[in-house]
Amino acid sequence: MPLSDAQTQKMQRKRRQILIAAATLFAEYGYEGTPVKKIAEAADVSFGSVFTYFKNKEALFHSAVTEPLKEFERLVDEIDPEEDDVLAELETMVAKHIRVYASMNEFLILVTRVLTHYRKFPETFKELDEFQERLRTKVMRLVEAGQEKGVLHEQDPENVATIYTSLLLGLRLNLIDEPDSRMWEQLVPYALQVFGPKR
Amino acid sequence: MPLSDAQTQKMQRKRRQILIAAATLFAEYGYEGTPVKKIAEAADVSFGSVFTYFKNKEALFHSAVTEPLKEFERLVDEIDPEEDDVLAELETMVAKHIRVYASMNEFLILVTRVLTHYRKFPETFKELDEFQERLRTKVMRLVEAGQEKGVLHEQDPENVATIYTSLLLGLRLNLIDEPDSRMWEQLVPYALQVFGPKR
Amino acid sequence: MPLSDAQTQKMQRKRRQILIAAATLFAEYGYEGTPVKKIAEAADVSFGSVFTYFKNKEALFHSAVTEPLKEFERLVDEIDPEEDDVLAELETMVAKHIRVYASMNEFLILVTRVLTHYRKFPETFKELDEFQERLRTKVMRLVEAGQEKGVLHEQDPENVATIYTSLLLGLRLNLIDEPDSRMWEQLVPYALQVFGPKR
Amino acid sequence: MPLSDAQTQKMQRKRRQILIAAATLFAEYGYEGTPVKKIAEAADVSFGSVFTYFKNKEALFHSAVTEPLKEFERLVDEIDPEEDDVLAELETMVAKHIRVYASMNEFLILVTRVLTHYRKFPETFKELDEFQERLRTKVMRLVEAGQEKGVLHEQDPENVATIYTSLLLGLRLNLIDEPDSRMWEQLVPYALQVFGPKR
DNA sequence: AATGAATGAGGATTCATTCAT
DNA sequence: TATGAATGAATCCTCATTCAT
Repeated sequence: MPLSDAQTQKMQRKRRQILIAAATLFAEYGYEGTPVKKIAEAADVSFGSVFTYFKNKEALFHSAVTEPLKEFERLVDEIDPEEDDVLAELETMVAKHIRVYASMNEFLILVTRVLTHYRKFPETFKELDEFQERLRTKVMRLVEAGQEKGVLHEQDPENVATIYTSLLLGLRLNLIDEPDSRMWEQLVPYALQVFGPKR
Repeated sequence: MPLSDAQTQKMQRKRRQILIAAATLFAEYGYEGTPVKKIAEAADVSFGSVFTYFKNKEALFHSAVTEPLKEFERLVDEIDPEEDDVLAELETMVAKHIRVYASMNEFLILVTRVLTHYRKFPETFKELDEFQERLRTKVMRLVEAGQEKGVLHEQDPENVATIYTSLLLGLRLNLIDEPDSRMWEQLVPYALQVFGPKR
Repeated sequence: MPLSDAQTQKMQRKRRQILIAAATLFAEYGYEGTPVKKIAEAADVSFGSVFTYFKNKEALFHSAVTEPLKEFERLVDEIDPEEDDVLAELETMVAKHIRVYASMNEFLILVTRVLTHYRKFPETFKELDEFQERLRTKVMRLVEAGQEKGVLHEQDPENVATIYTSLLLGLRLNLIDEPDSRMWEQLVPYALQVFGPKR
Repeated sequence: MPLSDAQTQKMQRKRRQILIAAATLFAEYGYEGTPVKKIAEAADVSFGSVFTYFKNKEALFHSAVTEPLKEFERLVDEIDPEEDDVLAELETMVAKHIRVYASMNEFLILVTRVLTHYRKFPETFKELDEFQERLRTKVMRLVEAGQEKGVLHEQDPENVATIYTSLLLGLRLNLIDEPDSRMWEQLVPYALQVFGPKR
């Protein structure tokens, strides 16, 4: 007997609730600092349910980190290295990234945890690393295009990409208790600078 | 009957052993992932001794993070905003910072943990924040000097400092499994760029 | 999905088992001298279960002392100060109290612990104190009635009540290793004497 | 090399300090609730010293309970069953006992602990029991004398003694937080009553 | 699928006692 | 004798996971 649509939807919703609660609590109290019981309460779901939706706590953490990642895939896709006006494309990209990173506080705390303890979360780390690689590659392409077009100073595009993605992550950590806000917006031109735009 | 010198020294050594073991394990397995028992073993010290040297696990963590900080104080002190050749001073500074950050992998993992969970480690966070503020201030001064001397493009020195320190931290996280090495050295000119040197 | 009746009953039984085991062991070995592990074993319950039924060891102690108290409430209720034959009522009461105190050895050891360390068990002490106050009040009423009817010598009823309840507790302590028995029965007339019956 | 007098005296004083501190803390926090470290601090003595004066914690407790007992020996000795005016002698005794018990709060808490857990402190219990037996015997003698002289009603002297000593202990427990005071004084005539004085 | 009780391994901390100085 | 560091057993409590209902 297949599940009715209503059933399936209800379950999907429950699963999402758990995931959201987990992400929030993991970010706030850390992985080990968050008992499954608390997640269940925050998600308004029975304790046992958490385990019917996720094999165990680790799997829940994995999903809490990797599923939101899909949403950010467009940050990669939307970069267009073919674009004629590379500088404009760069600026659009940086502005968008800054905005998104500013709003991703919670998520990036989880990411940081995975990065600093990649041996504890190898699967999760792998997915994050792949995402980051895709982003880096796209950024590199754009830098190459800019240099070919003569609007960017010559630099190793790979290093530029490394510097750029590091900067985004570092900002998020340094401004950890900064209200998501204007503070961030004004940093756009500074971040742009790492690409070596000719003035 | 005060303790003999030999006694005192032995104790200092023991304390240091515990601190080193703790830092290493905390970085590797995380705060909650590191049982005190393991720290004692790694430090070659009895379990109980950990508690004769540190009030509790949290105090041990605090010391493991803040005591090494003192060593890095010179990174701040050695910056000389009065230096005539600002560009040279900047380059020296960045090269040094890059080198040190590359070698501080373990320590910066702990720092990251404190930053992402500052509410759990408020005292520790405070000390880190103060250090960072001292560093930022010194950097700002140097940027101001450079701009006055006309060797740096005009930018808000505060933002430049934020960008710079964020970049250092972000690099450390992004290159987390990067062997401390040449990789880092070549990033110096890229990092320098955020200061807006006139070419 | 509420628990089935059978379930609920099983749980009630388990809880009671824990409580009984706890009371026995606390009396025998003292509060600190009784590990939770031992209680679990004596109650034939898993270690963890003790904590699903009681928040912590202290709460378990509190329940072990205060819940039996409810059973003794009738010792208070059954005193009838309106009774015409006050002397007979008094004798009945004393005989009953002596019998009950003789059989409450274990429980009164716990009570004694609370009394002697009321600062450590403030909540528990409060409940015991209230019970004792109810008992004292009822006894006072009875004494007043006896004095009005001229069958008891005039004395401050409050003091009489204090003396009487103290005597009961003191007997329990002094005869601590006395097999519950006839020994006690013969003390009834002696205890009666504190009420000042006219001969 | 025998110790100098000054030395011996100093040691005696230290020993006494420890004993006093121990008694106070044991009474306040219980045997298990009092770490040796705290006793040392309260006695203003080094931690190690406690163990040079007492074999272990249990021996310290034993001494803390039994040594003061010697002071109370005169309570027994001063009872004179040969005294002509038995009633006066009784009243003197009761008044003295009441006064002393009122002031022995701390000590009697320890006694109570031993009584309720005599299996844990068998040696200590034995000494207390013997003291109590001496007291009871003296009281019995006095009661017998009173009955022979016709000033006390006929009752089993042994039971009277039991009732009397129980009453004293019970009062101490019931009035545990009663400021040592007048409250107690007024109880004398009530306590006297258990001896069955002819009016 | 949903629930929450049952379980016991794991971990932080305390503390009596020992012992080197 | 005096001191206080060293030790590790003992204990409370938490919590992920299992499982019966």
